[in-house]
This record gives sequence, structure tokens and C-alpha cells, in this order.
Amino acid sequence: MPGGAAQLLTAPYAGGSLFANRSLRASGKVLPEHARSHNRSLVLQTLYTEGAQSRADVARETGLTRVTVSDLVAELIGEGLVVELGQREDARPGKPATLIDVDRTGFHIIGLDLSEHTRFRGAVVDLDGSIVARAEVALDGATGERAYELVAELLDGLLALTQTRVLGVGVGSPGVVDPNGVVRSAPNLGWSGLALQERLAAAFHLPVHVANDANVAALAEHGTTPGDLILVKVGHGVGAGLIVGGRPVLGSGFAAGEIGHVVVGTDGGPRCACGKHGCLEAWLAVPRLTAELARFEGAADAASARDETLREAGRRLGIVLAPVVGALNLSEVVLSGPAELLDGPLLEATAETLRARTMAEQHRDLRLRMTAFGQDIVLRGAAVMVLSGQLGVS
Amino acid sequence: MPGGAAQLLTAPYAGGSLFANRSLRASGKVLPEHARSHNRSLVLQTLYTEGAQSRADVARETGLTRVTVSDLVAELIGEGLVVELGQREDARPGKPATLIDVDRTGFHIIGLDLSEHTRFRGAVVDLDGSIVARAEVALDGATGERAYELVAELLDGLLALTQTRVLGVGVGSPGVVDPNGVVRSAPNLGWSGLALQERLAAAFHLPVHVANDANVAALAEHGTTPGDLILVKVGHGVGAGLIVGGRPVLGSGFAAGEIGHVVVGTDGGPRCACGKHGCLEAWLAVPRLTAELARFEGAADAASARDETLREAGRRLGIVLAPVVGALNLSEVVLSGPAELLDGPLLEATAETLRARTMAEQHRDLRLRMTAFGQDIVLRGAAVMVLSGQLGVS
DNA sequence: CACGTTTGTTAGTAAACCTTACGAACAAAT
DNA sequence: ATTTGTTCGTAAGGTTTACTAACAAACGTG
Repeated sequence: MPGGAAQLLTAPYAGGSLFANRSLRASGKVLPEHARSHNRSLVLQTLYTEGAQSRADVARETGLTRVTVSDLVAELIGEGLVVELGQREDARPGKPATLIDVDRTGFHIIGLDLSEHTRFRGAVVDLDGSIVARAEVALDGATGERAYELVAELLDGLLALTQTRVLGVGVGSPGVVDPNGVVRSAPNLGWSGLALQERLAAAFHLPVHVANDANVAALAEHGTTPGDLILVKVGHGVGAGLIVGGRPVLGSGFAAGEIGHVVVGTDGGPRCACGKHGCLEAWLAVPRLTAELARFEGAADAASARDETLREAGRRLGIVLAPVVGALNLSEVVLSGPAELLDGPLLEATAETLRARTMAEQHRDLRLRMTAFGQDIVLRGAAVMVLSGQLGVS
Repeated sequence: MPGGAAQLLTAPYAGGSLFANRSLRASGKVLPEHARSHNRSLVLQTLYTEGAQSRADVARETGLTRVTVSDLVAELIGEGLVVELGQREDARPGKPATLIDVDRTGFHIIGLDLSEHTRFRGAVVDLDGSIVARAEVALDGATGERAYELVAELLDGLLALTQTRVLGVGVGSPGVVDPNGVVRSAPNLGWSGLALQERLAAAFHLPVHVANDANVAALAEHGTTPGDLILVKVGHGVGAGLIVGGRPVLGSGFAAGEIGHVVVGTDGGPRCACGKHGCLEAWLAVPRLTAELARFEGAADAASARDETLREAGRRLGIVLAPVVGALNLSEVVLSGPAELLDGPLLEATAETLRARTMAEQHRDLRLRMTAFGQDIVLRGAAVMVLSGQLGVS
């Protein structure tokens, strides 16, 4: 490898610092106790995802020694988070193992979904994600403080439905929500700067986590599949939640996922409430779709007209998603909303459009599908958020 | 808060596990020594960003005690990464402080830019980001193993240009590059599955970091400003690099940022080499723009025709970026490429289009600008990558 | 010159995880 | 029935890490 091929070209020139930027700095100091809480979470999460097993199994899985695992498990048992289940049944050489597991019957989680237009929904969820009880309150146009009171009433009612220790409360709220659970802006509910997380935590003396409804829904989906994904939530409006690199994307102004008012295509479109023409919401929102479909009722070619309306909406969604899927190299796009509208021609048209408008080779493994959680996606996601926040690594 | 407002609705229904997903699991066990290396990096980064200061200053800044900082600094001095600069000059009460700093003159970084079509460029960069020396090799259509040899020759030549200890080598390569520095696919160079990082590291016995050129360029920009950003690199092709939540986005198939072949708009467009019509690259790539502009040379209305061509390209870029900026709530969009083409009507049209097609309120603080690093953006980013990889927290 | 302040170091302590060692309990082979 | 090998959980002791407490050195200030 001769050095002659490279030649000195120009005189040195002065630059600034390579990174003046603080955000590349380590987040803060790490003490031994932080390491321990990390390992504690590691044990908990191993138990949660792998199910009942012995301390030795956990040690092998985590890479920690049996000694350390025993110590951590003793601490967790002391707090009631983990329980011993007796000896393993199957016949193997060696001393029989004592099975341990997260106390799956010992805790409930409360999930709240504030994203619907006419009501707040809530549920009691157990640690495995089964919904144990449900409740709801009608909104009746309530806004501001009255809307907050309805949230508190709903939560109060849900807490009365369980006698089990409550791990925490997860809330999916519409609008822009910051990492501290302050609803910066939720026009429909007349909230701006409402410290929802803080107020609920203070009023109920429970851990509370509040996030944007679409982000919460994305958490629910991410729980079931690896890889990066976008969840598109179609309802009265259109919003999205993104998981990139295993983490929810918040955005510089905590407004990530607000794609409802991005203009689609270069050929106009329906007028939107925001004043622009051809916003995604103007094509895809449920009220607009149902109104459009109603126009064809009873007509001769009702079926094909309905089909074409849905396909057009699906194409529009694909047009908006294509740059996002391409730029982020997403592996999964999930739709949430009324299945009778979304699951069919609309979904198919979105898939076709996505395929046609992105580089197919890069996205061969791209999956587009409806959520399997139906209407409960935000409730389930809220539970995931609590589980991850209370038991997981921060 | 009466509980009566909430009512039990349905019977329990069975769900699966809340997260079967491994990716929400903690990354692995944490040992005390990991904590120490974290704190070590914290000290280094504090010194790097804040400049020369006393051990006590570092202690106050990091939250660690003076004792711990002294211990860590002793280790760093022992390795030659940090040096003592003598006593502080200014008159203050108390024992005079001994200033310490990263040894800014003691290290050089090698940066390589493989993204140009006709040549490989490289530079020797000091720790403050100043370019000390440059070199390049002509590509002459080389591909495959011959292209790799040219990289090695360029690196060899650059190493001969510095007598200072080399911290590491950073490489920005075109194509899809995985986190291990394997170039999965770079059609122009005829590379597929080339373990560039591993081979260079083995051949030169130096730390080597290889990443996609646009991602590397994004790192350079992120060094100067906080917040999430997308860097669009316009050259023979069009690619992008994203920083979200302070981290580079790789994508599920390590192909994030590949937006060159996303179709723009709903009204056709120029035919692209990939077969589709109206790809971003077909509108915006440098060869296409220069060819288009050449058509107007000498014409009567050359200036306005040129202007409109550039504006149209800018609008197309805005159309593709709008959904990305909206979905990610980005705070910054940076363009890199020939300033005579990009900086002017094109940039203005992109800005206008972005404003018109997204929700203005959410993106009031959105900044769109040219890079300040010009042609050296990949070289600078490569240096940032090395600095961050060798000194920073992983 | 006494005093307060700041710096950097020494000494000792607490926490966390490790390695090593061991008893208990079992299956399989003898 | 005994031996052998395996596995589990725990105990003891050592290493690493960062902390608190205390102190000498060196400097301005009144």
C-alpha cells in the first residue's frame, strides 16, 4: 500500500468545535445503585417475558451470577413484586428448582383512553394484558376543568372495581403531551398546559403516566413485534405514533405523529377545517369517510362507488406514508380505527401505493396491517406504558 | 369524586402478554466497571465541551465528587488523553486551581468521504475540528476490491501526513451500512457485504468507524445544534441522514434515509433510472438539474427559466419532506450539496412548500438551511463519529 | 498576620457484584 | 443399596466503585 496515491491538497482551515452540543454528552453520572436498579429491572423483565423459572434460569438468561440473582430476587420478593411458586415438577437430575415469577395475579393496572370524541373509556388490566373490567363516562361536550373532573371520576370508579394492588395508571390523551405528562394543548378538550399526570398522581397517590394517545397505541403494537413502526390512528382526526430504535418518538416540540394536517399529493383535494386543501385528515378522517359513503347509499353502483372512495382514501394515506417509511426504513405500518372502513379496499390501496412509491427492495419485509387490539389499543398501550415505567428501565 | 359515574360494561376478555417483545428489555447487565467507564466519558466530554478547567470545576459540573474526579482524571492523564496545563492565572481566594484539558494537540482524527462519484476524499482533522491536511484519490471507475484498495491507499497516505497519535478513522460510505461497519450494498462501488470497518481496523491497527455518508453528515450538523434534524444530501443521488432523540436513525434494514426513490406528488414527473416516474432523485439529483439548466443556456429568458427549474425542484423536495417533518416534528432541515444549485430559489421554494403543507403552528421553530460545512461535511461528521465513539458513551 | 476560601489528596466506609466453596437434593449408573 | 455426576441455592470473602470526612497547601482579605 504505497502512500504516493494521496496528495496534500490545501492549506489547513480553521473550524469550530466538533460538538458544542450538549445532547451528545452522557446523560449524567452513574452510581453503583443505578447499576443495581438496572439489573433489578433486568431480572423483572426476564421473568415477565420468559415466564416462571428458577433463579438459576434467570442467571443464565441475564448473564448475572446465581448469587446476584438470588440477592435481587430476595429484594423483589420482599417488595411483593415476585413470588415463589414451589418446586419444578419435571424430572431432571440435580436439585429441583424453586420456580419464581412476577406476581401476575397480585397487581392490576388502570388504563384510560381519552381520545374518543364523545366519551372517556377506561379499564382494569392485569399484568398479562387481559382486561378485567371496563368503565366509561360520557363527555357531553365537557371541556377544561370539567373534563379533568370526568377523568378523575372515571379513575375513581375504576379503582372501585378492583381490590387488587394497583401498579399504576396509564393515560392516553389527545393533543400534544410533554414527557412530564403535561397536556400542552388538546383543543377538543380545551386543555392547554394541564398537568394531568401530576394532578392525578397527587389526587390518587398512585404512579401515573400520561402520553399522547397515538404514541400510547404505538406502544401497544410495539409490545408484540420488534422493529420500528408507525401506528396510524384514524378517528375524528388522524394521528400517528412512532417507535424508532425501540423508543417512542416525541419530536422537538413533543408533537411527533401529528400528520393529520399534512397536505397530500399535488392535485388539491377536499377543503379541511384548518383552511388548507387536501390535508390527510380531509381525505381520511372517519366523519369525512362516512359522509362520503352515505352519499352513495341506495345508488345503482353503490358498492363500487363505496369501494372507490375507500381506495382513494387508502391511496392518499399511502402517499403521505411513503416518504416516512422510506426515510425511516420502517418495518411495520399499523392502522387503528373502524375496521369496517379501514380493513379492506382502503388497506389494500395503501399497501399498493406504498409499494409503488418506495424502493421495493429496501422494504421487502415491510408489513402493513390492522391492529389486532381493536378499540382497546389505547387501553392496552396505557398498560404497557405503566408496566414499562414501573418495572422497566427508564 | 363519586364512583357512580363509572359503570362496569363487559365481561373480562383474554389478551396475550403485554409485551412479548424483547426489545423493551434492558440491554444487558450493568457492572460497576460499566458505571466507571460511563463516568470516565462524562469527565472527558465535560472537558471537551467546556474547555480547560480545574478538577473541582469538573466535579461541580458532573455532580461527581472531587475525589472521584481526581481518580478518573489520573487515569485519563495516565492514558495521555488529558493533560495538565499549569495553574489558573486569575486572582481568586483559595488554593490556585490546576487546569486540565483534553490533549487537543496530542491527537488527530482521519476522516474519509467515499460518497463522491469520481474520487475518494480524506482529511486529517484535529480534536477541535480543524482540517489539518487533505488528500484524495481518483476513482477512475474502480469498483469492488480495487475500490477497497484505493480506500486503503488514501488512508495510508493520510497517515503519512501526520506525526501525531491518531485517535481513530471515520468513514462515510455510500450505500447501506450496518452498525458493524459492513457495507451491505453500495451499487456504485460494486460492494455488497464488504466488512470495511473490520478490514481497515485489521490492516491499520486503529479504531475504525464506518457509517452511511448521509448519516455521517447528519452527525456533523447535529454537533452544532440540539434537537432532531434531517440532513438531505444532494449529489449524484439524493440521500438523507436523520437524528431523532439525539441518536442517528438506522432503520429496520439499516437503510434509513434512502429517500431518493420515493415518488413525489401525484402528477407524474421525469422518468427515473429505477424505472418509476417522479422519484425525488429524478427531480433533484445534480446531474438532472445541471442538464436541465444547460437547456436554457443562451435562451432569451434564461434567468427566469433557470429560476423556475430550481424552484420546481425545491417544491418537490418540500413535498417529500413535509410528511417526514410532520411525523417526526423535526426542528431542523439541512441541505448539503452544490450551493450554486441548492442555495437560492430551490431552498426558498422548499421552505415555502414545507410551510404550506404542514401545520404551521407545530413547526414555527422549524429551521431550513444550507450546511455551513460545505463540501467537508462528511469529513467533519466522520471526525465527530470517531470522537464520539472513542471518547464518548456508547 | 489571622482568617476564611478553594483545591486536591488521603483515609476510611458502604454498596454492588464477583469468585470460590459448599450442602442439599435429585437422576442415572453401578 | 451405593456411587457418581448434576443442579440449585446460599455463604464467605475479595475487588471495584464512589462516597463522606478530614486535612494540608495556597491564596485573597481585612
